[in-house]
Amino acid sequence: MPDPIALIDCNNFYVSCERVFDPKLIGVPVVVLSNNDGCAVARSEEAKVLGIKMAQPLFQFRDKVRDHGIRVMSSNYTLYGDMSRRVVDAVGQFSPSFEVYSIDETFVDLSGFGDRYLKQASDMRSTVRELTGIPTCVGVAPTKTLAKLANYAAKKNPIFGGVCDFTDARVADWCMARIAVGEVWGVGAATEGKLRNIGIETVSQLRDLPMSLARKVGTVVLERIVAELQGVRCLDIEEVVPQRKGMAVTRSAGEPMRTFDAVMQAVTAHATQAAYKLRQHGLVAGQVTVFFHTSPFSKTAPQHSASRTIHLKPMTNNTFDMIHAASLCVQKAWKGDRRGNGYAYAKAGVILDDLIREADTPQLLFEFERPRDARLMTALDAVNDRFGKKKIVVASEGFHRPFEVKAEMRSPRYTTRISEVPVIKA
DNA sequence: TCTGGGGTCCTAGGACCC
DNA sequence: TCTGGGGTCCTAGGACCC
Repeated sequence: MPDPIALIDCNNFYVSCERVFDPKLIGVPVVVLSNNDGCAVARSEEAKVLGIKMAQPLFQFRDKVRDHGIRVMSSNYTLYGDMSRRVVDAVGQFSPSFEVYSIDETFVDLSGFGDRYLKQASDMRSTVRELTGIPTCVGVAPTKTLAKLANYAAKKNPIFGGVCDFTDARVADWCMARIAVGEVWGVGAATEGKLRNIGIETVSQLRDLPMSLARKVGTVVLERIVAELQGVRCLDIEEVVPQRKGMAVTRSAGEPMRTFDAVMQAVTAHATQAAYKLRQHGLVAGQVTVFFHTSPFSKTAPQHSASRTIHLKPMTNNTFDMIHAASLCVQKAWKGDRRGNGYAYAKAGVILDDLIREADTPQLLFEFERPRDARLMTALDAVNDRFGKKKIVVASEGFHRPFEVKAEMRSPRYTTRISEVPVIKA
């Protein structure tokens, strides 16, 4: 038997976080919205039963909210991030080797536990529940791709009691014959369509697909998926968090941006936020891309999408440098009359690439030190951290901010803001 | 008339993930 | 009227070099 891998995945994570601090949310339908209160990004089981889909826009299920008393909440990433850390701390007690794959999923290496690995997996699940209040499911299998699938089975089928073991071939075969191919990790809508065209409907069929055919339908990625489904390990548990390669700040605007100035204002705000994020991570960027586009959902409005990339020399995390570079991008990318070119832009963003640690910033031959800028950035961050974001902004960002994030139904930051910690009266 | 070939690097775009 | 945001990886094709 190959060394078992577990995937522990939190159930309806954001909803579960909210329920830990507000028990009135238990047993009723709950939906957590994306940034800007646009779409559903987490749903309780009760909300799923009512037919609310992942990423479904709020305006499409307003009637259900009214008719069924669905509790709708803005997302509270500060809370979820902190709860995630607590879950990982609990998981870490069960194996020295694990990989935090996303905010609500962790792969755990269960080799070295002999035949006690299943006990280990179910103890891990109950301990997370006990220490954090978060319910989870666990999938155990010889490869990551199979562990994801076992986890899916554990979530969908109550007979597994929250832990599904694919190291038992009978269980694995039974499930794989019944799970649709599109549920496999790495098989999205495009690949699913191609697979269905050649008659592949279930996971078992994909597992038994000849490698040459897998390569023809997809790429090396699909070959790797097929191998992993056969129990051949291609993906390792990566304990070290790799240096991130890019970073982005992008937003849909609250109201359409029709003029050059409106787009510039949003991009300035995003560039400011992006530079701040870089400094928080101790990084500098070598490249910045600015994009803005109209709403792809509008059937009638004329569509336009623009983007420009420029290199940052020297590499930087300075707010003023970033705004300057981003402005140049907007100027180059803007088409037509600046007072309005007939397009209603719905979204804009700033994407940073070529990230390296600030300490490793290469020195340019003729670069001169700018210590005052560095001190100014430190002071700017200190003021905004202490008194709240956007207390000091660069003037071009403006005061009327249609691109501002909406979060009208956000819960308190129970665990990270002293002023929002729950008070117990006894 | 016949008009190289092989290598690297970079970028844009697609696909996928949570 | 209102439709998320932030990531990664792979491939194809162009530019460039010798």
